[in-house]
Amino acid sequence: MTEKRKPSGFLLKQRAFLKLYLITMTEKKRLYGFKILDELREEFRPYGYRPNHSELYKALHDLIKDGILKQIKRKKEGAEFQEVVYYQFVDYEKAKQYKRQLKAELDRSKAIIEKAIRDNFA
Amino acid sequence: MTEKRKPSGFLLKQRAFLKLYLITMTEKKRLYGFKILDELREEFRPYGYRPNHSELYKALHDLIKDGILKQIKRKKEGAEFQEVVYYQFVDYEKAKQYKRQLKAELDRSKAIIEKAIRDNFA
DNA sequence: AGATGAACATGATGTTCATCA
DNA sequence: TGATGAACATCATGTTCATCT
Repeated sequence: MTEKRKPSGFLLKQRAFLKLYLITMTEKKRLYGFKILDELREEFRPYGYRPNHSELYKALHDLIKDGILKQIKRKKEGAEFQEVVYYQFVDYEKAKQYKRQLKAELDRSKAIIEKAIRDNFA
Repeated sequence: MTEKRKPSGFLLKQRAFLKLYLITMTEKKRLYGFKILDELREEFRPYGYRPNHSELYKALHDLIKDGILKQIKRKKEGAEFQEVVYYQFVDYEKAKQYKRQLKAELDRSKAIIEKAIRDNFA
């Protein structure tokens, strides 16, 4: 019981991919969940990738549990008066470390895919 | 009920990846499941990817259900007398069509990963 | 031990429901 | 309607068990 199973090491998971973007987006500008989702969907539309809202919030909550981000509830910027949830770093070193880790994962995944293209479509 | 859910369109799945390799390996030489698994593990060891046996067999069975491959039980080549399961094409056109489809998936996945590298590690 | 396969268990992800402004 | 979140459902994948040589 509670044997943790080990992944086979195929491509990186969507969750991790989203967490990476969330960190980078938090570095760049103040955004809240729904807006981030919008941007990502827009950006990845040409790639046929459309993340769903739940997965994004789970990624966000993961980062909080990881001790990397924290929430800040604020009135939405602009004319409206709705509260939304912004994020900022709790531990930026940890964030950078996570990014480094993800860089390795991305490189690894890329290498696997390129190998597959070579092997199967030489 | 039986609402089929649609994937978000993130990276290609391991199952499809293995099916692609199985087709290509069947084109190249006569092999049986366990041997294929061995080869793949060997090839992907440097990439940290180690497929497990069940997933490989499921991929094989999928290709049979798809009408692309069929099984041929034979004595193992060499000095031994154990029966193993070799594969050959039932419908090679279909196989090539599947490969074309997977090529598109690989290209798409590669593009997503490259974009992520650009966006997060500029 | 090598080989194939199914059953089972868990992890990853998608859909739906609830709530609030 | 936009926004957040949890509950729920299902799919993808990994581990174990059964069987045979």
